[in-house]
Amino acid sequence: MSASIEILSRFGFPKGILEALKADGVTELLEPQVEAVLRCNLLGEEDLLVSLPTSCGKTLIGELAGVGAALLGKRAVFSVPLKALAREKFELFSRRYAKYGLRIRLATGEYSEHLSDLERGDYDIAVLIHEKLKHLALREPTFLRGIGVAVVDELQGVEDQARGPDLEFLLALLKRGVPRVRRIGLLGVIAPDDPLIEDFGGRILTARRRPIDLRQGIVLADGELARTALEEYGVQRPPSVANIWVSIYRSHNTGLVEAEALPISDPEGGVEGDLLRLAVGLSNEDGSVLLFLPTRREAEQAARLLAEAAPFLGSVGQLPEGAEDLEDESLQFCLSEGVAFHHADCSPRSRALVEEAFRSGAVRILCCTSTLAMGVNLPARSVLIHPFVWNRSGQAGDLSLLPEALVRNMAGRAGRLGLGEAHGRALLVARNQREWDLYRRFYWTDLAPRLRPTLLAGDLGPHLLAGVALGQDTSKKLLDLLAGLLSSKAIPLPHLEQRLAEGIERARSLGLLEALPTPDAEGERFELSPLGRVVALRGLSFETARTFAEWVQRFEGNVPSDLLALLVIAGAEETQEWSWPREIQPEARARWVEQARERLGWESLHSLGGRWTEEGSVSRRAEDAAKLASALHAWASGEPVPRLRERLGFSPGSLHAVGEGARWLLEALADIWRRTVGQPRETN
DNA sequence: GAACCCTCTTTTTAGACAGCATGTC
DNA sequence: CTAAAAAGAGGGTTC
Repeated sequence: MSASIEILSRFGFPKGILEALKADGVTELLEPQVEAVLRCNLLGEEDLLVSLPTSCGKTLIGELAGVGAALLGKRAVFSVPLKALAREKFELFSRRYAKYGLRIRLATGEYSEHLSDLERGDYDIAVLIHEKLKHLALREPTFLRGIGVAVVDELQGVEDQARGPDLEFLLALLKRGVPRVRRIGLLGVIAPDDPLIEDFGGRILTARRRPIDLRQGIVLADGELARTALEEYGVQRPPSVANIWVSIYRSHNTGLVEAEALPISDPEGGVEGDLLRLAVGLSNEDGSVLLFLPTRREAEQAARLLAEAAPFLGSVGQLPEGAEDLEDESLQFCLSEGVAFHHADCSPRSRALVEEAFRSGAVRILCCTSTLAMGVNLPARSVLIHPFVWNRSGQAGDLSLLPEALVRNMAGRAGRLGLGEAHGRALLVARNQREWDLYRRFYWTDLAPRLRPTLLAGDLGPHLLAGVALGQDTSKKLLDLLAGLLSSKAIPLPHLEQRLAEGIERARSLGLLEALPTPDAEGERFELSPLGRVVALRGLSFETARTFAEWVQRFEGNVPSDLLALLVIAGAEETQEWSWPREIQPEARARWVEQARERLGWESLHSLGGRWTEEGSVSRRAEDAAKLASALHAWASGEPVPRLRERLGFSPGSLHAVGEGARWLLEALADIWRRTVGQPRETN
């Protein structure tokens, strides 16, 4: 049962703020939102887990909890996983609440103007990235003390192999805040017995129903297949007219399986390909279409094909505002025909423009990659998904269908609130029996699986040191911290104790941690060494810290060449997870090593240790490192991005990502240099 | 000799977070 | 549960 937002005035929300919400079109609270306010004590003290399907208004629940707390004079932080999301929330909050006197602040890796405000506690609502929040808490433990409520968005991120551990650590850290930091966790539907619920003290607000139903359909692009499938499900065939395909769908809200006819464009219409014809058909009939394609190239190409067939689409041929001076002519052409593409290689400006044009309806078909699966608010009437696979470049045999969770995120974009739509559609197109079987099995899952947190599956080391940095400086306190982790729930205590003991032992042997000579009742107390502090604050792996420190020692204060420093960081364990175009052919790989040898001499390479032992036989990792270092060096020396792409195969997106990662490692290296040798060293 | 077509082989393939230095009688 | 499409290379045919 929905209700007017006026009920919020009973909970201390002043008129001005309700007006601001109304001005944004928020006049009603949806059922789960009402429940949050009336039954879940949204402005109370206890942790609360909000587990709802997309489009149920989770975000507003978090927002109300934060704003409500801020109005009571407590500080609220919002933690989100993406910079674009943080920016969007910050702008929204500023627009709605700044004029009411709330101090809204933003801090991400690239935006640090409000950092000193945050450190001084000069804020009411702060929007942060998970990792940033963790770092602030680590660097200055008093930061946590000032926080009343922490709204942590997209908690399913704990499953992510690369970034999950930090999020998991953040959750455990907030739980141990003194005085208590109230945690509001937001995520999609989870299993009824998920350990996360226990972690939040059993206080969960959950619902299965979406305000706008979602039809999760599998389109059968083959007559014979459609016939047998309809028979199998005992569903009546929709009335047959020309140019339709049959979709067998499951209704999210009712769970029923039914069939519907979907319009596809005429084959004469100038658009080929199953997905494209369906996209055109749906957009003509029905409104906006979001088309998820596996690669950037396919997304761009699909958009161009659609734009070329635009007369058939019935577009108006008008460029959206602000698109006149776009540098990307291809995108400009598409936009003028009511079509667009969107992926990581698009400039931030193009992306923002395309997103706005899609929201406003100026773009009716948006061809994109998985960038749009998560993040900014961008609903569509229909979502078409090509649930295909790619493998991480250079590694064969790493194939899979798109993960179910990702497809669920994509599908969740379907169905727009407030436009009188009865339902949204998320569609996969099956062209044969195999795909039909596969898609059903993978994506028509009934129950959400339990989350699989990843912290304890990986390297515990940096997190132990982070614990010490937080003041959990005895074995007992560390064990408590560990036992509070999500991924500890399934692990027996003795096993945890053993992991802890091993971790401490390793940290001590590497000189990251020292035991103080004054043990207290809780046993040994630990202290971080300067190197250990770098590891804790930057989340560096022990192995990398050791390599960096040894290498710094070897130079005894003589500043090495840039290329050599880049080779050091390119060889770090952390780069293994980065995605960039590695060489496949052994000869090509060897060429990079040869090039590095020519420029630096074998003596220097040998100083890199381990993987560079013998001339003429270096490991594959070292060969990769040679290419990566060379690319980074060329980039830092100002070689233009298009040329790098042509010469080395780096797309702008991967170059940017690799560059960011390298900067992070270089700074860690410089930090180690400063703390151990003491001489400042410039980085580029 | 250029243009075109066909076939077989090779290559390529999504996204994106994190820092702030120091030391005191 | 393990792909598919595009680009490139090579060869043959037509004009």
